[in-house]
Amino acid sequence: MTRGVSFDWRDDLPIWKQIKDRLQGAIMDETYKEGDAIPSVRQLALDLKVNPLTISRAFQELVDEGLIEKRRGLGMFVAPNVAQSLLARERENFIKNEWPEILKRIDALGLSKKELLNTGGNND
Amino acid sequence: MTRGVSFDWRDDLPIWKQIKDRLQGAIMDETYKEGDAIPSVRQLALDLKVNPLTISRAFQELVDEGLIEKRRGLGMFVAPNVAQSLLARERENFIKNEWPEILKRIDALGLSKKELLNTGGNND
Amino acid sequence: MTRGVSFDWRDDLPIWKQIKDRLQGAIMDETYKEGDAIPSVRQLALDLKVNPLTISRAFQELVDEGLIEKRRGLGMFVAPNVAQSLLARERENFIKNEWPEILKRIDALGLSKKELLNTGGNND
Amino acid sequence: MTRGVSFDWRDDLPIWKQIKDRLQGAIMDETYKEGDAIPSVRQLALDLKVNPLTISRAFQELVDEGLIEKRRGLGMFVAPNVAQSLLARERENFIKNEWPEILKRIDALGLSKKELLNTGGNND
DNA sequence: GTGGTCTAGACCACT
DNA sequence: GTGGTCTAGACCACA
Repeated sequence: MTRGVSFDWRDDLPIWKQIKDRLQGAIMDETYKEGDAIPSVRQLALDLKVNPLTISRAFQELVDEGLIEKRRGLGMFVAPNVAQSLLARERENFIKNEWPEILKRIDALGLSKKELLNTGGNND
Repeated sequence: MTRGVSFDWRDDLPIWKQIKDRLQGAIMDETYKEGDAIPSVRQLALDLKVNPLTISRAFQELVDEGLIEKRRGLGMFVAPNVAQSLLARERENFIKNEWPEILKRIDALGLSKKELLNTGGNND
Repeated sequence: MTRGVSFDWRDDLPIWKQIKDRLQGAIMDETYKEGDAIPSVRQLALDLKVNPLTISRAFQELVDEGLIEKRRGLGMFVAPNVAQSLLARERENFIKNEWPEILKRIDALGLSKKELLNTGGNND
Repeated sequence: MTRGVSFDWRDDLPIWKQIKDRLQGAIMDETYKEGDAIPSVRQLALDLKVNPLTISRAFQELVDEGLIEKRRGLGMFVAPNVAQSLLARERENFIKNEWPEILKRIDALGLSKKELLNTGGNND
């Protein structure tokens, strides 16, 4: 590996979406806390070796969803009271929408969800 | 009914892929058994209110994967010995690729595997 | 006037916003009716002498607001049941948000709203 | 209070413009009378939690329009004979430019002027 | 320094 | 044909 940053874009998802997801994750796990500044468009563009417009698009989505705020001339900041509500929202979405689909798939494959859940991690 | 549009295509997946998945599912659960004829391109196109080319694309993929066979002048037929091997292949793929991703997501959301186990159906 | 189309962009609003507003207006007054196709990105770009991306941006916003729908490979279409609800939404917004501001301004200027309203049109 | 941010800046207008409008209003309604001193750049910057340069920009505009005067070493003062002429100018501008737009909008929304008359305050 | 807008041109997948 | 994505580069207002 010669270059230390920015490889690994999946090609089934637009890059801007992947960046958005990554930032959203960083907000959820509080890598960026409420009120923190998000790296600038240009900085991220350099780091990720991506066109600034692509970063901009990701930011725009996050603003539309209320996760970050623009302070004019200063940059983007994590909005207040986001981490918790975001986590809650994602959890609900997972349980209501994604999990049933996964269960369907497990059933169709004739697999046992018990066994599957006992594999891998050991949280609870 | 004024609108002669489709029903419920997801817009994050190409329609041909969704059709392919649907057909593949029908073969796996033996709605179409080995040797059975698959509805014609034209018929499916009418039923699903989709461009025939789109159906063709789905068929082509299934042929390439050896799930169905073209018999000239007769149409498409489910290939022999497919259901089982297909199931095995899908299972392996699921366990190796999809399941780890799902586990990651569950952990990131801080969800309890136990609770998830008690949700949805009551298979094992 | 040598060129027959596309002049008059206001410079206090992004072009994409002006295009969005224009299209929204055309949907509200049913120039484009439910289910109608919207001119293509490229066509509009030519007509308005604007970059296709700029049109795209306007379309994206309209999709996000549910005013138009994308049919893959076919183009953009006016969503069902939009004209009425859109008008209602706009009316409510005007009365609740814009009108009070206008009244405030009229008061501050010491003008009479009665007289103002009797000027100009004669609907009711 | 952890957040040392601003209050309620609209984000469709530059902050300096909003400050200018606010000061202009205060002069028009004689909160600041002719010859009165305007709070200093630094003071306003502190009060409004805004960069001093932003205040300066607002002041500059007001000076350019002759509403306030700089007295070297003393600060900014409301210019003489301003309140009335300012009001007159604003009125004219409103009737000639803004009001026709508002009427257009009311018509487009199909709203009844009579109803609007009966909304809000009860001046004439 | 910040983000926003626009352009011209390329490439892609879908129908 | 359709829209979507990405790039490189320019210009702008704001703070």
